[in-house]
Amino acid sequence: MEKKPYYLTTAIAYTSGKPHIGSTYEIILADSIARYKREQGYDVFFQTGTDEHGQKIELKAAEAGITPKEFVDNVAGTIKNIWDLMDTSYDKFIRTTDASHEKQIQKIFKKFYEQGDIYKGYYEGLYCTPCESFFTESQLVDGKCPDCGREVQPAKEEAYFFKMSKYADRLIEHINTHPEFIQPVSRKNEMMNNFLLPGLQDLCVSRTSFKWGIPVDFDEKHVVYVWLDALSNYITGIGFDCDGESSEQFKKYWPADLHLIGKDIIRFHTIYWPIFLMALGLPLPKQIFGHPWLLQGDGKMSKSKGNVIYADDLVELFGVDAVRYFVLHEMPFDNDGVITWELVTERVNSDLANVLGNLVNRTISMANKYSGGVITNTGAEEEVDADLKAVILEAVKRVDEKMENLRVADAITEIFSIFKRCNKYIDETMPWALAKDESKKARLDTVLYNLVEGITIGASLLESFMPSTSKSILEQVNGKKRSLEQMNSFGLYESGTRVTDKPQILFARLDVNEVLEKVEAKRAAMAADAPQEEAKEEENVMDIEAKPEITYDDFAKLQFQVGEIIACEEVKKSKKLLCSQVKIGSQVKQIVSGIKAHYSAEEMVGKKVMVVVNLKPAKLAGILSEGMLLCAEDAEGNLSLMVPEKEMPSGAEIC
RNA sequence: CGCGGGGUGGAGCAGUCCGGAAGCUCGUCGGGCUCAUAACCCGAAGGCCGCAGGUUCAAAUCCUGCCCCCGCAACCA
Repeated sequence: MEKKPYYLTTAIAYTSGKPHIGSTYEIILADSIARYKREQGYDVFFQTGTDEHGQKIELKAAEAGITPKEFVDNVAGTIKNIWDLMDTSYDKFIRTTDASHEKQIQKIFKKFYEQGDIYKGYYEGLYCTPCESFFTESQLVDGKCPDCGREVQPAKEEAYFFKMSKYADRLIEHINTHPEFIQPVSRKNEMMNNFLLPGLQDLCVSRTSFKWGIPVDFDEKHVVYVWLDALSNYITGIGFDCDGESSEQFKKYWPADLHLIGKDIIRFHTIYWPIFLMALGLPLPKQIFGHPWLLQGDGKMSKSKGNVIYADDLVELFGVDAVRYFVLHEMPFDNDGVITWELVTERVNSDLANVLGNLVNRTISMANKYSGGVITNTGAEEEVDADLKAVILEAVKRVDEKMENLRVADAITEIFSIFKRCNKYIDETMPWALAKDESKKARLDTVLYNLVEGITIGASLLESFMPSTSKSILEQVNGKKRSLEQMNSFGLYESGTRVTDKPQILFARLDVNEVLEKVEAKRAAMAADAPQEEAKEEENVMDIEAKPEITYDDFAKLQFQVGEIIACEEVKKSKKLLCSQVKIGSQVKQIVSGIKAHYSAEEMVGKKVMVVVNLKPAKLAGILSEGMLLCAEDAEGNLSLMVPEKEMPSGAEIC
């Protein structure tokens, strides 16, 4: 019988830097599903990869002084290494800089253009020349550029647009008739209410403001918009050809069974991607699952907070399978999960070391001590055995149900219910007591047999989630890995098999404080490296984007004066703003500044600072601001007020 | 009135769609056991289910109002 195909993908990772454990969660989740589907007998194709184009990468590469290609080669390598480190079983790692992908994107773009789905138009908006950015009316602050505060001009930039509206009705119809299409369902309403029902805007699908992208082959000024480029990886990766020469592989696997993505990009996958596919005349993927995020204890992970947790650091401390177990088990279905070093330690100790590891260890020890390591089913059953078997066989079914609904965390909990039940069984049967009575030898053997059988089933189920632990347990009990079909009966472990006489500790218990110390030591080591880099940066001076040259007259238009802050308070309902009363000569101006994160209202008072006095007043968070306090800003966004080096009277001109 | 998520025993969460004895994991306390990684098993304490109203025989769950937290957006003149 031919195996049924199952195609699943992760989102491709953006190559802007090393992925943290939150991003790594997705590939682990996908891997557990892929492995389970293989267990179920599907012919699985599991694709992941990297999204490598875009302005951000162009900029980062420039900062690093290397070409964009060199930059993404580096990062893609790092990402692939982490994916491999996590023991993920992807079949293909696609990169959007792969020549075959780029070629197809050009063809797809052209096809859309030729069939009238893409038209050339103008991106109209208000343009800020120094910032090289377009803004809409609503983005402007007091009619000026939200980034730099300068005047903006109405401008047009040539761009290609995709006629989203043409396909909107078909998409709405599809979503309504396929309730399983968007998962979890709560996301479906969000998409419908916010984007589809109000009417879809045509999407700008090309850019001229940067070069690092796939060129539009019939109009070289343009590069293809990143999302059209990135989303298409799901078909180009398995051999889609726009001219009808698609590979056998493509014919076999498309449409995808599951796109696994983060909840932040559901919109692109449930609206734009299906519409692109419609325009290509291809069937839509069967399901899109937007998983929640894994958050650090005190909020979302970010480099600037310095609280980033990386997969490889976790692996170093806990091991691959412990990390896999944690992220898979700790993530709720549609709520964000939390990760901290303490929580990981707790899970490793209580679930992996105590429940699982100790069970395997004590069972094997007893087998060696009481039966020479030989596991024999003597058929000396007693009543308590029935419940053990029932619980185990029931758990197998439950795991299946949970996986069917992508409830991976719950599936793992079900597996562990097997191990917990086995531990309880040991207390119920008390093998050490049986061992003291020669007449109970047969019963003792059966008890040990039942335990080893239970462990074998549990370990086999574990394969999708903790592959090397599964393997290690099976090796220690010398059991054959059970397939899912073989799990509807209890007692397939071959009687008379000998277990290992040297049981290995699967997971050692960890001391939380020691873990935290190691983390701290690691942080310190990193910090020791970091200052060197910073020192270098300081020596070399920070480079910022050069602005156009100005004339002296331009400069002379600016009026700077020393101002004394005589009062300052926090602006309520704003996270960043402080409102200062600044005495400049005999007048007092009210100035609002975004420096709350760096200065408290109290410490502002009394400072003499550098003020731009003749800036047109503007409203910030509803409060009038009549000037600007000047600050220096470093690469991390730290601010330092500019103050006169010697004592100067309030109102002194700075020139 | 920007959008969204959330407030359930000490901690982390499930339960909320489709009202019907408040549940899970960890921690704490007491007990059991000794095969095992001070692990395992049993039991207990601990909760006005954010607040205030309303609907109902019955509300964590439905309705109304409010408070607080967290993301995003906005805002860094």
